[in-house]
Amino acid sequence: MDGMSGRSGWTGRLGIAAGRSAPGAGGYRARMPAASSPSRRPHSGNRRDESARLAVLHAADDLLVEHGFGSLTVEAIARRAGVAKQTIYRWWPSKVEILLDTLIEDSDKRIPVPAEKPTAANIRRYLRGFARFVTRDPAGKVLLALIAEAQHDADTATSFHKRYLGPRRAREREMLTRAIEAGEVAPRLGADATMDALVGPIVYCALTGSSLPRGLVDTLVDDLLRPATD
Amino acid sequence: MDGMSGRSGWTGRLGIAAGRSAPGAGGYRARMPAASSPSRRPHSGNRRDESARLAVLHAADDLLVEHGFGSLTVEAIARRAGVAKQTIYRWWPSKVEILLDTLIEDSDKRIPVPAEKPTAANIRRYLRGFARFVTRDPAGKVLLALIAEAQHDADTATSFHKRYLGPRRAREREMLTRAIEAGEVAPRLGADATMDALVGPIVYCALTGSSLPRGLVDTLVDDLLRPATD
DNA sequence: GCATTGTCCAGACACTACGTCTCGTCTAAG
DNA sequence: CTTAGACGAGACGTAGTGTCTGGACAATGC
Repeated sequence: MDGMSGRSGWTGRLGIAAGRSAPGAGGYRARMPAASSPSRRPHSGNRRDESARLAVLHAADDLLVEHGFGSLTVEAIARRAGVAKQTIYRWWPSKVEILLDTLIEDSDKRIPVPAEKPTAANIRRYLRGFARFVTRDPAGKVLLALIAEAQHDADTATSFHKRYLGPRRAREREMLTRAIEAGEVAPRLGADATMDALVGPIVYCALTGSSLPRGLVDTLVDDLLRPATD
Repeated sequence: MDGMSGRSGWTGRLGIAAGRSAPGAGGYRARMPAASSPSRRPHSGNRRDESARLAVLHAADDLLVEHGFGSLTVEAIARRAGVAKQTIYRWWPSKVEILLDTLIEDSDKRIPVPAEKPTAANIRRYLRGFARFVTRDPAGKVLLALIAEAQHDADTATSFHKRYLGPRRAREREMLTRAIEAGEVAPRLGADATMDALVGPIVYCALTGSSLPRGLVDTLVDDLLRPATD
């Protein structure tokens, strides 16, 4: 569709993306001139094959971005990754867990929750980054897809909360609470409710496919956080 | 293509729910003493069978609430409704359109957008009703499921916007715009962005399964609408 | 060094739902 | 009475599910 498995500037699964295989190719184990890369081993023996793991993660991610969750199947992931279906089922109970693995990794790197200096400016910056992640970043599609799938399947909802939403919200709560204690902000609602009020509109816009209205994030921050200094 | 998939006389889940068939029962054509109800006709002949249409709508709705969208299949709907699969495919292109039919009907009845008296109080009342609908009403599950499915499937997204989100947002925009012109409210954002900011948190909480924080809706209204009179 | 252990690929398997199709039945319209 | 169209029933090929072989392979441990 777009040639190179999408995401141009996308460093993808981060350090790993560089060695990504092309979409059409026969999997991660690209044949090489043999002479140039003798270090390429077909098997990793007794232990889990790291390159296979990465190939699955990347394949799932790419396929989701390219064709959507609806046509994302384990068989397609296996084909794309050049991996046996059994290899996937050995390590992941479902495709949702695969996506969860990539999402956790990606969002920890792209939109970390500020842990120091709980200033109003940092919160604003965090929300802008989050908005960008969820509306423009291909990796944001994974988040939207998982929010969606959590509506359809109870197991997904459980896992999604336990592995992603819960931990992240805990960090957000801590950030906000410390900012309140520091007198940086003074929301009328509690920390959780305030986060819902801030994040909700961003996610809602992303879910409905409408582009984020200009100034939405800033107005949200200004009106709901009522910063003492602003 | 929807030909006739919309229902004109459909009184919705409301009036009909009473006479609903039991879950385990063998479909809409409940056997009756025969003598008591001679008006029950097995076929409606040349024309579309209204009772079959309603049975499908109810079956889809019930199954969604009971087992979730994930295990909602056309075959299950047909079984539950006591209807042939082909009868469903004759009138609806997909299960999504069935749900869309029920959602449009239900939300028009339960949470109509106030068309008169664009007061701040009416807007607040509308949002409270919407929040209740989406968090407590079984019919609200249909809305959440369709928002979710729109992430997975492009056709669903298109149809969902065209048939539900678009028209409703138009009415909401009109409500807000008139309230602004009347000096009832004075949001810092435009009408659409303001609606996103108000509705977003409610939907987000519903999607994440967290109960609506106390006072969220009121605080949203107070802080974002900045009513001239409040 | 050699058997053990566990991963990997390949593909078969029964199962389920899909959406299409054909059949025969039935009823209201003409 | 004829006929058109909806309906129930169910067969059909396709596709993905998750499980379960088999055989090849490499790291580990004795």
